[in-house]
Amino acid sequence: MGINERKERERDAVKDLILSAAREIFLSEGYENTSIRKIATKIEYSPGIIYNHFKDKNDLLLALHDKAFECKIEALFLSVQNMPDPLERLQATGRGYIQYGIDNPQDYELMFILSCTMEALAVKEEFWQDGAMAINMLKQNIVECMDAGYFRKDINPDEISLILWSQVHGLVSLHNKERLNIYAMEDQKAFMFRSYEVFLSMIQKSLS
Amino acid sequence: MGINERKERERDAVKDLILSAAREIFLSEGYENTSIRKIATKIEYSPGIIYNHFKDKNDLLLALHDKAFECKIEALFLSVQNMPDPLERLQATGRGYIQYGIDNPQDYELMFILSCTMEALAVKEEFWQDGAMAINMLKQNIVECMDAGYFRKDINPDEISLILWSQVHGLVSLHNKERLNIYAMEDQKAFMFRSYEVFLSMIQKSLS
DNA sequence: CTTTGAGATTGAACAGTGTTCATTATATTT
DNA sequence: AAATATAATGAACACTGTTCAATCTCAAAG
Repeated sequence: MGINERKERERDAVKDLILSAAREIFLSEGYENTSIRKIATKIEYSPGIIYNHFKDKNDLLLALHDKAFECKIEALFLSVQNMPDPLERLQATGRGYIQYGIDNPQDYELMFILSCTMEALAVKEEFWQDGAMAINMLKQNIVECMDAGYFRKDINPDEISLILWSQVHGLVSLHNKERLNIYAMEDQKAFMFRSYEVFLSMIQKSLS
Repeated sequence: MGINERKERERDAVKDLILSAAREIFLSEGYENTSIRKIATKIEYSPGIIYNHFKDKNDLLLALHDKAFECKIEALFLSVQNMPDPLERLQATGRGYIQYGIDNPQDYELMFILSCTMEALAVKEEFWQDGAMAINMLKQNIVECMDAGYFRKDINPDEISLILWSQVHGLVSLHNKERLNIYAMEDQKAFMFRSYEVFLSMIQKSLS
């Protein structure tokens, strides 16, 4: 029964075509300007075809989210995984996170700011799979810092991970949404990174 | 020449009518569902009238932003202004900020997450006036903490203020965008506030 | 080899969107 | 009473997401 498999392959090919076209438009023209018709035109199909593969536009963006998460956040963790010192690794992860966030604002929006009303539990699970993995790696890193003597043993990795994540996410989203304009700084990026370094030293001091 | 003043008053009345109708729809139905026609219908005018008062929809949302900022963030600072202890005040400000952010997600989105492409410099200035005031109060509070002996004297209030702001903003926006779901917590709000308290104790310890 | 039927694909249609602008109504000044 | 200025209209334009009857394609059954 190779025919059904071929058909399924063809189906998936169209789905991938939709996704990559959507991603291209999303990255170059932003969320507001990513329309069903534009995607359809780009892949030379009729608009209706998209609804054979995705429930609605939100579902399509959600799929895009999954891909972005998988590709980028995982890559971030892998890029620092070979650092032997857990504290250095933790600090570098944050730096890389911020750098990625400000270098790829559209991607970042897709991953963290975009509202995705997630009713179906099934979708919910899948949606958070990669995110949960990332958080686990972060918590693992914190535990390693505890084991290595950098951090006290009575801290809660859950809480510390949220503090770390909130900090870098806060910095990136304030920066990307131009909210750092209220600081009359000549170089906002430098100011942001400087603040992050101060934050890191505070973390180190207060948790040791 | 009282006539021109009356006319201007009437003009402003219509503008206020538009703004309050827009705000009502925005708060109850969200950004996506706030349309020019809905606003016009609500105030019993034709859609075109809105463009006699605002350049476009973004401009209208921007005006809404100003109002929200003025009303709420200022109120937050005033509500804690009578606390004599600067450290307590600083901590309470953050708590109030988080509480307001999660109680009024639509308002919060308006203030901090909404993209407002701000080309005109004039708009830019006005836009950030209230925000700058809020940041100044925060920095002032930090300086008071330094003077009172809570914080070391060699810290930079700018950097510390950004760290504080990023932290609470990060917590609120991750919570409001349902990104805390990846923590399998029964009570996300409680987890968030707990983390904030840990953050506060870290601040206190590392800056003293 | 033709008929059947299931799935993929279409594109017109629906109800909505932001925005513009010639036209009309209203009220003030000459 | 006529001229003028401004407020307000609402039709029109070019879009949007979404649906769905109709069409097309092509493997399977008779």
